Order: sequence, then structure tokens, then C-alpha cells
Amino acid sequence: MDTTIFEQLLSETKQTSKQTDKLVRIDLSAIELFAEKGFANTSTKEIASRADVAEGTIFKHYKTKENLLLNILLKFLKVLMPSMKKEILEKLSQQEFKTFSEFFDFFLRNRIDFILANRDVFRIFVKELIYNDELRTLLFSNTAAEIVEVIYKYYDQFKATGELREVDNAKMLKFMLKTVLADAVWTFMLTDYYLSLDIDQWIKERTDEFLIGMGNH
Amino acid sequence: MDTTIFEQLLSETKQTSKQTDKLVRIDLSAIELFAEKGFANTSTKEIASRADVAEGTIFKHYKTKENLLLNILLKFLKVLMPSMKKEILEKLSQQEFKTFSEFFDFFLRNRIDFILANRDVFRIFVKELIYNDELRTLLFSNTAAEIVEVIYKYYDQFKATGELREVDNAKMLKFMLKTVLADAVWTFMLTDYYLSLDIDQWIKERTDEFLIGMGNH
DNA sequence: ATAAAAAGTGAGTGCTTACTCACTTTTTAT
DNA sequence: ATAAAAAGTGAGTAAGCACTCACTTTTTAT
Repeated sequence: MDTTIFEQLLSETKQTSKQTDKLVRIDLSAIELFAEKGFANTSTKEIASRADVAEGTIFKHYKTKENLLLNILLKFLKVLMPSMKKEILEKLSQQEFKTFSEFFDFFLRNRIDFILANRDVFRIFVKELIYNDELRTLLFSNTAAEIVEVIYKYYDQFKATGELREVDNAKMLKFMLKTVLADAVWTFMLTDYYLSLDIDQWIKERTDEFLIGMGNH
Repeated sequence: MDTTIFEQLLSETKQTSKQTDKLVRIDLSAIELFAEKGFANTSTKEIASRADVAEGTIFKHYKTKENLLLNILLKFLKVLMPSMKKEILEKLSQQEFKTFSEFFDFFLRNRIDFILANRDVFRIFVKELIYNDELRTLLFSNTAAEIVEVIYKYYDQFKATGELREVDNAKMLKFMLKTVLADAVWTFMLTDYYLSLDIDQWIKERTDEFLIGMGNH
């Protein structure tokens, strides 16, 4: 890892944290356009025009276009991810789950709200992850680990009650990611199917699917 | 559907089918570069240089860069897909499967060879599918249907023998696609994990996973 | 052998791109 | 109120882009 672009930006953003009105508009416009057309297909002129600022303003703050992209993703990782972790931990601690499917339902419902609220940024992640190697390793090494821990705790709990099979946690997680993520990426990020979707139905289907594979019958 | 770009090109290529040496080199270079860096990040100058032809040669045959991309994908759909269908149908007819897992193993092994042999083109599909709406509908409406039919036949056969659950074929396919495809896209197309992969082991894992979910225990 | 057709060339074109810089406007500190 | 600092501007720039065209070379048909 050493000093990645990510870490360099991290120290810089401590100063840049002063968010002016125009900066916010630049961010929002860039997020929309990157999500829609991709990084390479979006020009800085277009971003400036949508944000109703001069093109120079973009470069005053973010020295390069690449920097703008990284800063958007960085802000997401720095600000939204920790707050998401905090939020879900709080909610989980307030709640008691008698069955695994209760937990799973709660967890999914919660994450769908989060995904839909930050749909554009997730879209950028999915799209840019394909081309950007650094971003890929970064995301999976940094954020994932902490959330995985929480999930493993619940796996263990419901293996103990006998509701889940005695399957290796890592395998169980992989199965869960495939059950949920493949569907979620497709439904919520690559298509507009989610607009005409019965969320309750979707959650129930994924829960059933997971329990068919990993439940103790 | 009406007359899509796809159909227009289809009729044009009947004349253009004369494949010169340089044309082949242009195709191969473009495939490599599009797969590696994406369509938008690859310049025609770069393609020409790798193919060791003049830039004008590219535009003599493919009027636009977009056309070059579509032609590559088209040739794949037109030439490789039908031959793949024929090949798998022949092989399946020569073979008798006593168990579903025998069929599944054979089918996967066969498709992995195909995927690895045409890895770059699949990569382009995966990458461009994200941005190109037309390509997305095209691929799924055209090719998928015929292959799906064959698979359904085997589902039915092994539901009859009692090896598979009595689950709706469409749901079973979706489950299979998630079990196999999500893993395959990741392992064979987005990373280089496949280089250090035990194919036998991978196939066994996917087969087990599918049968845990869809087998009759 | 010859002419017509097709394949191939690469300097050139106009346009778009990310980015700069001398300058003006706004904010902050005293 | 004033000056220093920061935010914002937009015409300008060099580089890169997809694409063209007048031309040469190769292939095909007779």
C-alpha cells in the first residue's frame, strides 16, 4: 500500500474542507454526469456549465479532472461510509433479532435505503471500479473489513441457534454477496428496474434465496 | 426493435466480409486495447500503431470509431455465438448425463474454455454493456433466448428424475446465472485470478453451490 | 499487358479537450 | 475602513482527438 493517491488526498482535504456553495454544486454536477456517462465521456466544460460556474473554478480547487473524481469518491468513503457504519451499528444495537431472517430483512432494507440515497455515487464506483485498479484494491481493503466483522458476529449467533448451517463465515459471506449484490447492482445501479419494484417483495426473495442455500433445513 | 444499428451493420457486412491481413490486425489490436483500457480511452492512432497500419486504413473500412467497436462485437455475435451454440449442442448430443451435476460440470467446463479463449471480447462486452443501452437490450434479446431453451430442457429432465427441486425454470436460471456468472465475471474478466486458479476446484464449488440451492435433499 | 477497382497511406483539418493565468470579486481579519 | 487572502473568472493555449482526402500501391479481371 505505502502512500497511495488516496492517502495523499486524505491529508490535503483537511485544508480543503471549506465547502463553498459553488464547490458543492461542482461536486453534485460531476456526480450526476460521471454516473450517467462515465468519467471519460464527461468534459469539465459540461460539469462547469451544469454547476453554473466558470471552468477555471473547477481547476482552482481540484487541480486535475482525475483529482475531482478521486475527491468525490474520497468524500464518500470518508464521510458517508463511517456514518453508515455508525448508523447501522446503532440501529442494530437498538434491535433484537429472534431469527436470522429477521436480521437479514432489517439489514437489507436498511442498505437499500442507503444505496438508493447515494445511487449516483455507487454507480460511479461500479463503473470506475472496472477500469481503476487502485480504486479496486482501495475499496476492498479499507472499508469492507470493518463491516464484515459485524456481519460475521451475526452469522456466528445464528449458527449457534441452529438456524444457519455450519459453513465457513467467508464462504457464507461470498454466498450472501452473490445472492444480494449481483441482483442489487443490476436492479438498482445498471438499470432503472428499481423504479417499478416492490421492495418488500425483493427483500423477501433475497432472504428466501439465502436461506435456501445457507439455512438449516 | 425495428431497424437497429445492429441490423444495419448486419446487411453491410455481407459485402465487407473480405478479410484482408491488415483488417484482421486492426480487429485484434482494437480488441486488445478496448478490453484493456476501454473504448473511450483508446485512440484510433493507438490502434493503427499497434496494428502497424496507417490511421486512414481504419476509416477506409469502418467509417467511424463507434463502427469499429460495433463491428467487433457484431462479428462475435454473428460468427462465434452460433458456432458456440452448434458446438455445445453437438457435444451435448454425443453425451449422456446420468446426474444433473454431471451435466452441470460438463456445461461449465465447456463454457470456461470458451470464455477464456475469447476473454478480451467478453471483457469489452462487460465494460461497454454498462454504458451502451442499445448493446444491452440487443445482447439479451437476441442470443440468450436460444441457449436458454437448451438449458431449460435439462432442468426439466432432472426435475423429472427428482434430482432438482420443482422450481420455476426462470427462477432456476436466474439462480444459476448468479451462482456462476457473478463469480465468472469477477474471476475471469475483471481480475487475473484465473491465472492461478484450479479450474476443477472452481467448477466443483459452483456445482455444489447450485445444488445446495436447487437440489432435492 | 492493361485498365479498372480496391486497399492502403499519412499529412492535414477542424474541433474538443484538460488545463493556465492575469485578472476581478468576495470574504476574512484587524 | 483597509488590506491581505481566498474564491472565482473566462479568454487563451497546446495537445490530442476522430476523421478526410488527394494520392500511391496492390489486387483483380480481361
